[in-house]
Amino acid sequence: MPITANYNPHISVDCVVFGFDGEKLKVMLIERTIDDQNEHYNDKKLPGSIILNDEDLDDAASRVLNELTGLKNIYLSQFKSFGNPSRSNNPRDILWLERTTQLKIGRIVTIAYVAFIKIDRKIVFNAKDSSASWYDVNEISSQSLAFDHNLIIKEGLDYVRRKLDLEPNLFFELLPKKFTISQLRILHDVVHQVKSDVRNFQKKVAQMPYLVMLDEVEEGVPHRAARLYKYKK
Amino acid sequence: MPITANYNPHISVDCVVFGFDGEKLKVMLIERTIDDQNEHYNDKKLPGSIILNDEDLDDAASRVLNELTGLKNIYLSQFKSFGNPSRSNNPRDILWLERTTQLKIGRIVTIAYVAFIKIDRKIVFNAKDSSASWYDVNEISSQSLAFDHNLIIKEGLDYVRRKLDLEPNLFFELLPKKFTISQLRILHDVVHQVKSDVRNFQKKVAQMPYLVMLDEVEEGVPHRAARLYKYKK
DNA sequence: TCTCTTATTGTACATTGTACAGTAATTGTG
DNA sequence: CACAATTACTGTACAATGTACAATAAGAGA
Repeated sequence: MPITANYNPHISVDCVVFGFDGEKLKVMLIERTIDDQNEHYNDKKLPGSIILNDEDLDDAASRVLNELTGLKNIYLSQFKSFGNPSRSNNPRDILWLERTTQLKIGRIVTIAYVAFIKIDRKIVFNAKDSSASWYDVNEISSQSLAFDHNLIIKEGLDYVRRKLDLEPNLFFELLPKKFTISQLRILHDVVHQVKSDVRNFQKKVAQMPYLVMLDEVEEGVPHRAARLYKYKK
Repeated sequence: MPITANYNPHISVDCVVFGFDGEKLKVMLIERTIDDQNEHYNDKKLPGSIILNDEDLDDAASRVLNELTGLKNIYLSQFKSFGNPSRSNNPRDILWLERTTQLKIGRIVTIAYVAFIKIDRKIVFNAKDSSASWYDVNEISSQSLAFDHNLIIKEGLDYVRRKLDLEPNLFFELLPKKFTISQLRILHDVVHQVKSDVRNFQKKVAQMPYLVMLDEVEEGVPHRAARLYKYKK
């Protein structure tokens, strides 16, 4: 975050970035460390940033993800704003903000986004003082994150469940370019917290016109290989 | 809007307030007038306000509606934030803001809410320099509203259509306490832009456990009176 | 060749959605 | 008071969709 830029210290964006590793749904968190004379801590937070003075909200979210991962064209959807007056009251969070932004910070309202990343896209972490990693969505609730980020993740997860129910096409934002029906089913089941019947699931996807069967099968599995499919709009 | 209060001039809330008059879906707009030496205009805007420094977003939206209508307990749901840097660039809007708030105004990000009001609740308009009225949702697109309020209404309408599809209980926030199945059906049809079959609709609502038939019929109609129902959680 | 693991496929039934029209109740009018 | 006008109210047949359920096929590895 270059200090020369012209930031608006009243408004931020935060991204709940989802990935799927074939088994579990993951969320990307950033390790945050501060060593001060009195304070010394190490915890995690969502990728986010205060916005630039002349920047649209969606652009700010794209910028955050691009600065973090080097990627462009990431699926992003704004889902809710969080503005509880006490959400940025924690002295740790204030200290960290003033350190990293070199601005005097008061109340901040944050606009929260969900993002989907195909977990096989290669990510270039170029933020120097922070490292990002994937965490199981179910493990996160046991950690205490910065600001109100536990709440934001919880509501982001609720949002994607509703969203993916209405727009199943978005599942393909979380799968590799070539995938098996099993992968799609496992992702579906993890998101909707159900256990689908294999045959009924096949029947259902068979009538998705945008799902095209390839002349390839998966490789490197110690059993019968499954057919690969791709998504075509 | 008392000038003594401590406002945050960077963040506002705006409410798209819906009502149903038995035939059409309505949105509440406020008449805005300014007479300046050079400027002289008269247009409309959504109910809204910049937030107080120590106020939660939902509370700010409730406050706006209470100040406007005298009502409490209005159904409210945050649906999207609007932060295009040029949304508050119109000189009219800036002039109007600085007049009404007596603050220097720069960029404002607004958090938008939808609200539902039973149109038979009696509204006490106590804002002195503004008058509010109901307008047909379909007529609004032909008017040029303040800020980006045309866009906000359009997205608010999209949102309520999705929302009411997922949570049909919310229809009852728009109907009087006692209503007929026809009223419910007409509202449903207006919202979802369909024409339901009367018998199939009756069949569907018959299995809503929270819909209770009363021992009363409507009055003052020049034909067979329909049975009244109420909503019970 | 045999075992192990996962892929692939169909049928019967239940539930839900949809198309469709005639009779009942009440008001107002001649 | 008979009649017209208006809206309320109700059921059936068919289509589409969702759900329960298990045996065989393919390939890897020993």
